[in-house]
Amino acid sequence: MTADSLTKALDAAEAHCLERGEKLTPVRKRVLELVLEADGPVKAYDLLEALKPGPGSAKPPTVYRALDFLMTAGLVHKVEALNAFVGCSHAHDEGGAELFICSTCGAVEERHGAPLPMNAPEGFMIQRSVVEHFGQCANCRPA
Amino acid sequence: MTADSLTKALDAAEAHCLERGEKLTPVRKRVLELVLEADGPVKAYDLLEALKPGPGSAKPPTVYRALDFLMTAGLVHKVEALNAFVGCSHAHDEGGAELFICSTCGAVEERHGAPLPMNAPEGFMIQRSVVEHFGQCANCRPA
DNA sequence: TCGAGAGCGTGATATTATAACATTCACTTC
DNA sequence: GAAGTGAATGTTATAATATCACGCTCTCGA
Ligand SMILES: [Zn+2]
Ligand SMILES: [Zn+2]
Ligand SMILES: [Zn+2]
Ligand SMILES: [Zn+2]
Repeated sequence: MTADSLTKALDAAEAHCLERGEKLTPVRKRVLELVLEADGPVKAYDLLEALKPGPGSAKPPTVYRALDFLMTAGLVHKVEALNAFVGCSHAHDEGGAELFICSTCGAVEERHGAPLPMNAPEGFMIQRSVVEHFGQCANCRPA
Repeated sequence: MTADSLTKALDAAEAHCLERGEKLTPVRKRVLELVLEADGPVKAYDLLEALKPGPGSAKPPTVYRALDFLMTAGLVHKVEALNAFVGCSHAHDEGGAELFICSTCGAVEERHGAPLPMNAPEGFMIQRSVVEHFGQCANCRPA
């Protein structure tokens, strides 16, 4: 992600939060920036490290609170199978994302558009779906 | 799960392992039994507690090793979003399961039959998929 | 002025998982 | 049978992930 598109994404995120009546505070914005800068899924404690050039500040709750906020706002997704987080450029409030994660280079592609399960149990009402595909992206795919 | 069907499942699991040239040792069998007995997803450290009526034995590696074995054998699935484990009565070596987990009663329904994503990125080769749906089962669904 | 609530700092702790090394045991081979 | 081998397990410690609980500081209006 270029510095320019990063700035744009952060501005868009800020606007998105305001629309929701919430504030993208400095800590939250910084965490989002770090997540977006990363080339792949990023761990909470790596964010924590990155956050504390400052002296005392930045303990686990700081980063987990920010991540919770960003996830609720639809700006960040958690990769459940990795305990890691990825940025979302779509800022969709609703609907889980479908993630394609390259195990080799770490690149993450995100798709939306409910891959509605044809085979849900009768009467099951889905509230949240976790869909994560792991494999090789086109670049890393063995010849 | 009835005591009878539990016994059958364990016997079937044992046969399944033998076919694969592996052994369902007492520890592994006991862990599988505990997972199958549970009405829903079960946590590793709950298994650990259940394992140690015995004096010293049963430390974390014991249960994690057993779970790794059982997952590789296709007898148990990990619910990534819960850090918990569910038994699988199908014993499918290949292909991830599609899980429907009731957030109210904890019941887990499993479906197979790859709902192949229509919208995978061009050239992406999927090796493993995590598909977990959370919501309300027919019984727990609000009127 | 003075709550009320959001956001955040801080210390402690809970939960989940693995590393590293020793021991046991079944099985093979000499 | 003695000795070697490898899988499984026991054991100790620690790493990695996540949350609780409490208090402080703002801002915003009543
Ligand atoms: Zn998204
Ligand atoms: Zn790749
Ligand atoms: Zn299964
Ligand atoms: Zn239910």
